[in-house]
Amino acid sequence: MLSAQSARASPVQPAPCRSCCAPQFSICAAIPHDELVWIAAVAVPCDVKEGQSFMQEGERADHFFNVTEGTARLFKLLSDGRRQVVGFARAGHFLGIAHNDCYAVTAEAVDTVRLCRFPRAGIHGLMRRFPALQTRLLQSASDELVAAQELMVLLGRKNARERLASFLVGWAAGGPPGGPLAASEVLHLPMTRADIADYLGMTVETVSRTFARLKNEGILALHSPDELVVLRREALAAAAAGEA
Amino acid sequence: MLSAQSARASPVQPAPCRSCCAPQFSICAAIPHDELVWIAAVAVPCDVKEGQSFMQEGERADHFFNVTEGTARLFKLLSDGRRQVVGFARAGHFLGIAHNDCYAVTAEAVDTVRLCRFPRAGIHGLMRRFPALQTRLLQSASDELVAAQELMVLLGRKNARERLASFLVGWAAGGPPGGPLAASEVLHLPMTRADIADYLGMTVETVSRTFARLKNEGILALHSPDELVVLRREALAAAAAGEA
DNA sequence: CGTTGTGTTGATATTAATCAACAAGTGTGG
DNA sequence: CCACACTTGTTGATTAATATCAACACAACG
Repeated sequence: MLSAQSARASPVQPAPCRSCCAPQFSICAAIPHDELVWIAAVAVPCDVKEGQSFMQEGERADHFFNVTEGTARLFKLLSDGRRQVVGFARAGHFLGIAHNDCYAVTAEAVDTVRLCRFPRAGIHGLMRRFPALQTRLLQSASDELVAAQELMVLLGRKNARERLASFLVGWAAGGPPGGPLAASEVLHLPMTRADIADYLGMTVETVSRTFARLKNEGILALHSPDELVVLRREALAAAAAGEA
Repeated sequence: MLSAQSARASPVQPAPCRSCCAPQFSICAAIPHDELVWIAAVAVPCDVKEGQSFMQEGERADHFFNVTEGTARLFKLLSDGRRQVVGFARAGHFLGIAHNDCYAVTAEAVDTVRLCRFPRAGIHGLMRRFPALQTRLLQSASDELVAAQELMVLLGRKNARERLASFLVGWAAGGPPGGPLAASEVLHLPMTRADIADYLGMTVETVSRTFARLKNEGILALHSPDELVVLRREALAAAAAGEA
């Protein structure tokens, strides 16, 4: 759909990384059309299979990534194996924020992930030539920071029900990237209960019980572990905000 | 000391916001010397008294801020009053990240805070002219994001003792901005127990008890609520990492 | 000299973690 | 095609960590 859209907009583009250009975050959108050739030369589209990681916490940060399809989990580990999922990356998500030239988190494919990889090295020169690109990156980093702050509120101050409700609301909102909430209330959750638990700072058991509770309250219907229907959207939003 | 340093480097500078230029984050460092006049024209140094807020969550984001002295708490509130402190800003800290042109968090002075305020409006033109400035901002946003991710691990996966130890280690490290850990292990905590509790996702009682515990373990000595000595730095670091 | 705000400590309650059993789905090899 | 193991998710019983409720100490301040 996205590639169809850009194809429609300009059918004779130099076909650089058509597969890489997700609508909002993509670096391509910030670069003049004929300069995309540079990207074409260095961008490498990749497919990452379920469970495979393509970015490791602490590893030398040589590349940026732009997710174009699928879902990745981003997490950090403690030495004893405790895990905190700091976010899920879907189509359009830009990855590669680094600290001291090393990735700050590990990224692993939840399902089959398609992404576009390009070297950090060239990006600085490109940023100098196209400040719009840097603006885009700054925007992306700011958005992520805001999301991180919301997650902190969730982790520090919300109870199990509020956490799960918040997660579902956020996941639903992030569905069609940037677009309004889908008319249909059907949600597909590609990640496991363990992923959700590690994202929300809970255990799998509590996640499972909390799903059951929201179901008993008539707010959700669970078709299968990874397919659910939001029956009462307002009630879910209220639960997320802690108003119930 | 810092202003003395820059004064030494160029004693005849146009005296723009000498008070505003903290070493690492400051936007000034990214701008050619004689262009600082622009900053001089629009930068407003402010003093914010204890308890006063200078940035409100949800308010229109018209300014950036650069803390030069003192400590500010950054927090978000839930509708029922629950509070999550997402960070403390000290000298050098850059503030003003926005979401949809509104501030994402509230900033309040913990003690007397001195800061430099400048309009967002002009900054975009300035960024176009000086990409180094934008690089600086991007760097700042990235650093904050990494810090946010560490806090998520703390909030989602650490116990009370690990949380408090992590906080103290981080606070000590942030002491002399960018510099190595202070030789002295004396820490000054300008914020209240409630601030610490809301930062670590705990209650004041648990914070107090956990301080007492670290004291009983011979890791800390508490002179007064806001003055303590780290007696066994390695033990504190071990506690922070969850290795005990 | 009382009043108020902040911090500490004690007793009890509550949420969510842990431990445990089991159900359902998936893939493998006989 | 059917045991079989293995993974994932669910539910139940119990425990443990932290929140809550309550009392009090102490300093700052009018």
